[in-house]
Amino acid sequence: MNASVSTKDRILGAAEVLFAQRGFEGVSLRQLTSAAGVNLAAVNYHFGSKDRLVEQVFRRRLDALNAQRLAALATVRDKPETSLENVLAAYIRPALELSHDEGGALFMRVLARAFAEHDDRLRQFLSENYGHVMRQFTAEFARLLPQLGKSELYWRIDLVTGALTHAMSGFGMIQRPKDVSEDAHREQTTQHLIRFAVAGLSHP
Amino acid sequence: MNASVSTKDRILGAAEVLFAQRGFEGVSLRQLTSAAGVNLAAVNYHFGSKDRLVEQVFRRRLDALNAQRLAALATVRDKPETSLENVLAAYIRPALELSHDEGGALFMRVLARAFAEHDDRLRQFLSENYGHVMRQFTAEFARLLPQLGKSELYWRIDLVTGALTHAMSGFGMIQRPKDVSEDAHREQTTQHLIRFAVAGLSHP
DNA sequence: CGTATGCTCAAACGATCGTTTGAATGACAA
DNA sequence: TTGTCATTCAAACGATCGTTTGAGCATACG
Repeated sequence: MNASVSTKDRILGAAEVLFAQRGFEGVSLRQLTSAAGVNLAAVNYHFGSKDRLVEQVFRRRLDALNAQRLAALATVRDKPETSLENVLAAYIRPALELSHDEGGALFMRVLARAFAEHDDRLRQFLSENYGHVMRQFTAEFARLLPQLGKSELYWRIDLVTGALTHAMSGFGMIQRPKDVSEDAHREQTTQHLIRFAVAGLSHP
Repeated sequence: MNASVSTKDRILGAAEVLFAQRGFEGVSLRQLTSAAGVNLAAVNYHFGSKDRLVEQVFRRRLDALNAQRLAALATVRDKPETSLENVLAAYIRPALELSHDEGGALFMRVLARAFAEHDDRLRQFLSENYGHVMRQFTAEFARLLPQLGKSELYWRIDLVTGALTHAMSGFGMIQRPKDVSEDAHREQTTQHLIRFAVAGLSHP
């Protein structure tokens, strides 16, 4: 183990930044290890291969994100009456809090890229490890929107997901005005996304 | 010139398919020329470089797509009263008709990937060549939604764009039932996207 | 016929890729 | 001190990348 920051964490941090900027295949291990200030062989020593490193980059963030989402959903569900707004907040708020972390915003871009790249191995990894989260939220949406047919509901969830992924990937994130605190801005953004999602899911 | 299909078009066709499946950097010129049934050197002979080939893949589809969008917008604008639905139809319908073409659906995936890859050269290319289209539509949206502030409008347009890009990239396109004709299904899909976009843009 | 011209082809170029190797290093236990 | 073990390092591995080359081939024109 190292004193300041371990080699492993330095690699993970640099990987997140560079992958977000240039994609997985766009970053060589030489560029990556050079940016992290570690030896070239360190990636294969600590992670086994570049692919396993990519997997770890996802795991580090998604484990925490989805645990928070499920916890928030459980809290909402325990209440006597559950509103669509609250369920959507349970889904959206943890993601925005993550993107507020240092490096977290970059990770959302990594995630958006991963969605756009129809890589089957990655899709399977996401489905195997985090598919149950989406299923729980979908079930709750179905309960709250009984007037929608199954295919109609899936359509709308898919479109909302696309909008949120797009927005949170930093592609269109609106700049925070100087006279608004960061917390207040994040709360505004959250409300914005939730209202959009409510409109998209429940429009007549 | 060749009798059946020119080498140039064979390369463009194969490039569209492979780029959609595996991205620009994920496809080597050897795989590409092999799939197209042409010699390895043909790409550099006919296009100059791989980057110029990528540019031509975009140009071939986007020139037609945006011309149709602008024509449809002009038609809508000439009418005595312009509705939000009609403007959105002018934007969405040409894209869905393109994705109905052979290879067109794949191209939408190429486009979605290109958006996710925050490649500055590509972004500049798109902005320089097709930015005026988005500006015309935005101006029309602003006229039809005067109650929205500028930043509010941009927010919503951005979210709608994300949803449409996501949907039309084939990520979530719902399968056509066997008892529905392809034309009817496309019309249903169009109506679906338009209604979602109307709700997302004009919700209170 | 001779010879341009447009195109295709196999082969090779140098560069860079992910990965592996084996020695050097340093911390800690016996 | 000596030996052990985890880690780091420079160097090299074979493979593959985009690109270039120069010969070969066909068609068209004087």
